[in-house]
Amino acid sequence: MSLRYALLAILRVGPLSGYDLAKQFAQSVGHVWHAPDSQIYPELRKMEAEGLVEGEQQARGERGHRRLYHVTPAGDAAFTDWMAAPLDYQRVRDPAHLRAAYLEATTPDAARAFLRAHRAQWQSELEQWEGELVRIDTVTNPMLARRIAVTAEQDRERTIAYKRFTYEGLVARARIEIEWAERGLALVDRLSDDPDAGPAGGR
Amino acid sequence: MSLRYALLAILRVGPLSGYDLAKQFAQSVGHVWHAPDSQIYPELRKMEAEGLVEGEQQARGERGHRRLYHVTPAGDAAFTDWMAAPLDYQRVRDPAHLRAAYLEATTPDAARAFLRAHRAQWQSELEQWEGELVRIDTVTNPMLARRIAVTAEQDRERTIAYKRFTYEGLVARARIEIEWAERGLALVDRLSDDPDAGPAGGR
DNA sequence: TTACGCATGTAACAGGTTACATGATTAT
DNA sequence: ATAATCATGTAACCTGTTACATGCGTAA
Repeated sequence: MSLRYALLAILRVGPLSGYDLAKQFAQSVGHVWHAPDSQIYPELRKMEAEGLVEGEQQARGERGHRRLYHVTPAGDAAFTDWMAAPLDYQRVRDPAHLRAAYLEATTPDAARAFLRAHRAQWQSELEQWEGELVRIDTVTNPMLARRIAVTAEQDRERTIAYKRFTYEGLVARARIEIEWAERGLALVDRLSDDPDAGPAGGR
Repeated sequence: MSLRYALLAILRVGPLSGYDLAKQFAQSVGHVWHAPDSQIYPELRKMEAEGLVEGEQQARGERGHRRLYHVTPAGDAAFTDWMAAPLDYQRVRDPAHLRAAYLEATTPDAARAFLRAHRAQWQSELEQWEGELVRIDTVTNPMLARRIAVTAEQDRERTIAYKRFTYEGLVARARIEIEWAERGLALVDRLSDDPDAGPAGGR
């Protein structure tokens, strides 16, 4: 149910076509809320049916066309209402920790492969998010730059500060996951260490 | 797609009825993978149809009955295959960080309410998980005790060590989320501080 | 003329949520 | 008798995933 608010957040900066929205989405809010094009286009149509956005059909060449969406007052109200409403937290469903709880049921090699993949997964997220932090500080993220351009002078600091805060949180979480995977790898080594093989053994 | 493996993990310890499984589930693996009864019963039936478990109908009083499930060799193989297979990571969809990225669009009070709720949410998870850590150390979690009872002496250390490792990871993550919310609260205070009101102002 | 980027989707399916439905057994 | 707990589900809905489908515009 958050997708529409993620879309509204971007459209509030200025009207966009579904295509452009999807592109902007992927390089801004998509870092915290992924959505494929096949979900964005229908959602925009649904939002239009509910009066949150308005689409304006535009010609593009002879036969081509595109639909430019902008937020209606109702859409703006829906967004600010959502911002002020309590967030509904989903129940935990964490496949990585589920598997971790039963690592004794597999081989040390499989356990290591799982933990290395976990580390790689979060390392890759970490790099994305650290990249975003740099782009926030330098205001080189195109979405943020557009947003700052339409933001009153005295609100720019807050806008940037909350973006930074958000990505700092993501970065901290990624680091924790990486550390956890590394402690797991050390644990596998320790537990699979053949007691007869001496302190350097294990593989 | 992880639900069935969570169910298998529990059933591998010993046969259970859907009802007992659901109860045991909630107080063990349910801490990392939530599932309501209404999902567990049909999943067990599906797993039975696919030959992963076998259900044995038992009488209970005159008219009552219950179905006792146990894992088949195929179910055991499916579980160990899953343990050795790469985990598929879902794309990020994080409502809390989504909202955090746009906190400038709401009032300081709403921002604080959101951050306090976030802290409370993770505080509550943290308490659950820290409680589990204690129950792991004292082997007072009933599921773990049952598992340990059917585990060979030399594998008990590993079984317990991986459970501990799992919950340590969850605890670390909860702490990070709480710290993040607290830094957010400090940030809201700083940003909503009226520059004319002096260092103690802000509300 | 060919490939790449613009532009918009549909369809089938999987997985999870919420609310509801039903009845038996056992303890007080 | 009544309430708690045992016991097992169904149905409707929402969200998200995956794969596929279609055609136009423009630059090399």
